[in-house]
Amino acid sequence: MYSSLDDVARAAGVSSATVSRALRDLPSVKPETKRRIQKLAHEMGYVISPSASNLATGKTRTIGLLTPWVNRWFFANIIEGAEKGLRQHNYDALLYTFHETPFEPRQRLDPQVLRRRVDGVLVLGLQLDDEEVASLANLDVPIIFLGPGHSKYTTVGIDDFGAATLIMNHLVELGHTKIGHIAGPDMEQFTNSPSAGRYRGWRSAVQSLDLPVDDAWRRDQSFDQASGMRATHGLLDAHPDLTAIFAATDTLAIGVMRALSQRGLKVGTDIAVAGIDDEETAKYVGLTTVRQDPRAQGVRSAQLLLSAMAGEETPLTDLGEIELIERASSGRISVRFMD
Amino acid sequence: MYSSLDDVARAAGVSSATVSRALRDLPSVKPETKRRIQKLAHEMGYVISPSASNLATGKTRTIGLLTPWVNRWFFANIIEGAEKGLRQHNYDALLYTFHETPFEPRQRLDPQVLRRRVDGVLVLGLQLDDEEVASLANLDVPIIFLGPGHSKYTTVGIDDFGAATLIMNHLVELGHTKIGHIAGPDMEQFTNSPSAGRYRGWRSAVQSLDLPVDDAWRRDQSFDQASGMRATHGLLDAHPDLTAIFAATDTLAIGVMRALSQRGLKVGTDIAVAGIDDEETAKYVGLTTVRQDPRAQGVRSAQLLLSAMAGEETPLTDLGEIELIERASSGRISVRFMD
DNA sequence: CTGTTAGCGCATTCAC
DNA sequence: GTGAATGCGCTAACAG
Repeated sequence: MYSSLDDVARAAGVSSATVSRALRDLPSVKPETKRRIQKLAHEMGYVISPSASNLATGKTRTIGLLTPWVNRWFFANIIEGAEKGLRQHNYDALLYTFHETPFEPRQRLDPQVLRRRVDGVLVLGLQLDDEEVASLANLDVPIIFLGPGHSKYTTVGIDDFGAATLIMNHLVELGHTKIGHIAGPDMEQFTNSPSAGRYRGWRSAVQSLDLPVDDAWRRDQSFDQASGMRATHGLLDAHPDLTAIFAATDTLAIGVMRALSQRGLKVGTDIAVAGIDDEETAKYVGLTTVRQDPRAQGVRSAQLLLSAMAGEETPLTDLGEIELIERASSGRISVRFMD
Repeated sequence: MYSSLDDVARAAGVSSATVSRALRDLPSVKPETKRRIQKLAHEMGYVISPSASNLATGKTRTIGLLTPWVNRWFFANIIEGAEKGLRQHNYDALLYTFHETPFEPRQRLDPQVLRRRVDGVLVLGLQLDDEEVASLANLDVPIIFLGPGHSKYTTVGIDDFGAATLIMNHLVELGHTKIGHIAGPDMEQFTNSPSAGRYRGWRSAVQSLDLPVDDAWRRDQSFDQASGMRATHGLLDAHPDLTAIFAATDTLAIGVMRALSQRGLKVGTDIAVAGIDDEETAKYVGLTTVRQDPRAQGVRSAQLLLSAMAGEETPLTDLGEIELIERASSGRISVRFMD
């Protein structure tokens, strides 16, 4: 069906071993012969059989992308970035999704399906427990985490504590002292989660204000708008005197804004709101936030994985850039729609 | 490193051929032996080598997912659906992205990279020209299209003309007669594109109103908010008397709403706006739209591909459900935020 | 610099 | 029902 190395070898009047060497551009082939073979192979439309190559070398040139969702801003972008970063180096990306809902736990990771199939694994925004990490490690291929990390493996992400601090400093500077927090999920089980880092940033800022640390000003939620709305109503029912709400993500923050609107409160005037992410919608609704670039993080995690597979040392953490974006929701700016 | 068929065979006291048969559950193995081997293989942690299996059978149990982006609502959801649909049948999904921008054309499809790597191809939301389709067909594996289709291949999608008609009927029912249209890209080259179908729906409705067909009431754009904004300003500068704007997608429609807001026009009161998609944000901004379910379309396209790979006939088109969702932007409902 | 040989791990004849 | 032999297409080790 397809032409094989042998076909090319026959046509070139050399052995298949030489063709193999020539096509891999090994230095041990006479330059002229090499060029001749490469040209011929191209003309014949020869394409290597990845399976045969893998069988012979043990290398698949494929990496596994493990992720809970693809239909969310953060995840879609890191996946896109990672795929791009891998493709550039001629690696294939195998996609594995593990749907999480607040109601039913996601399916557990079964690393068996990755066996002999990938040269490395990128764990994108997935919270794995120790047991899962251990079984992943059994695959004996490099692993890079993105987002919720692991203390023993290279983790790409942002300084979540720092991001929260940026927001809190901004709100405090505007005169706010009673600042509620809508936290993300997984804070109890995973102290390394972004949610936990952002929560600590909020808590630390509250403490430094010499205010009593009031965890009653906090609600834990999953990452969706509806959760943000629910949490806001609960929070304001209990503490109507809050003047600002810092949500762990923009999506939650937008839920907050909707809830405030339902209660007849004017965002940015009656009460300040801020999030983290700077996703597209943030600009539209005028949300103050901390910008991060998940696409760049995806590319970066791919690069680190390739390094690790090349046997190089990789740093334990790699933090992407963040930047405070001030918009109308925190009350400094009064126009609703900006560009 | 891993245990092989031979290892299991040795431990079971049978030949590797028998193990191979037993693990594939072929009927030609004595039931008792079969169970014994399956149990043993499981205990030994045996995992098949996909490459070796592929080399022997020619089947990769992998399909290629070709898509322009993953970081957009429609694409993220079809990818998620397709991956899920494939995983359920133990197929792997290989992700290939082809970034498109209005400025630089995307890289052309080079099907060579898919050679010997996939048993089938899902073309998700990608506009391929005839040459690309021809080279894809050379791979000699089944192909299913999702979104912009191809007249010779099974295409999953929605009735774009019908969706536009739903919107137009709704607007006309509300009394509108001067309805502008913000169309999507690729209408010229590809008459099979969703953009083209929606445009025809708009045009046909305009005609049936016995209005002069006025293509001056139309602007062609790429699928992003900024385009929608730009187009709106252009449209209203030229035709300030329009009372409604129908945008080809929600994202464009949201751009329209932003532009109207900039011009001091009140959406739903001064001017009606409608889109197509019903993405998450549509609810938040109160956008009237036609709901479609890209996730279900992704699952469906995976099912059809699996059928095709099994040698079954597949219908030329498979249309997903659509439904008109009336919200404040078309002026019927006056509250801004609903649930 | 190049060819020969052997083997990666499986599925498939063809015997028995 | 089961086993032995062969080949899928490539790379690696060893000669030369």
